[in-house]
Amino acid sequence: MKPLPRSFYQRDPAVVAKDLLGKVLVHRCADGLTSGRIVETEAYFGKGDPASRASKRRTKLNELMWWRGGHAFVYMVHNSWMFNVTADREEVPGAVLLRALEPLEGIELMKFRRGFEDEKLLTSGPGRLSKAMGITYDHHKIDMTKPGHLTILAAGPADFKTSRSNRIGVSKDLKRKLRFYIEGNRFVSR
DNA sequence: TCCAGGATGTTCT
DNA sequence: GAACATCCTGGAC
Repeated sequence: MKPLPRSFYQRDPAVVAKDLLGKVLVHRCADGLTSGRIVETEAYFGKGDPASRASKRRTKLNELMWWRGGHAFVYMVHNSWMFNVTADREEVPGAVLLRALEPLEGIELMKFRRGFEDEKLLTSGPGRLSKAMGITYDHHKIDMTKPGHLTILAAGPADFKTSRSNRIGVSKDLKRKLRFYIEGNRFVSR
């Protein structure tokens, strides 16, 4: 399996969010290797999207939203790291939030990092999956299209049904349904 | 140096 | 399903 190419990410965030379902997030570090199948995502846009970091003016904090697709965008909220991948072309703000994974490899390491034994609770939430995968602000700005410590790999054919809903936890959402998840998967956060 | 913000998690009922 | 604990970052001053 190879890392997803730049062209995959340089599309509309909603399309990228939908197509990321079923792909495999891999993180290699000194502690070991962890990986998981992506089962839940959300798309964020720029201007006109009140829930997006990029709806306000460009700052050091949110500038990744304007970068070309394929970079890791990490943000701290309520004591939890949010892991996003930038989408769309350079100067067009967009990102996809990873909300839930199905653990594949390094499950023992995930349990250790989370302090939990229950597999369902390891990665079913944006803050939870970051902690289980060992993702922190250190990974901010990483180019995920290059082979390295943190990448997303293409996977086999999509043998699942995709469903969508409104985004979760945002104070002001758009009318569009921008949350995508694999229907019936037990690791989806809600 | 201070302070508000914020796309959550956990626990309790 | 609701309450509340928790904390890093950057912008404001």
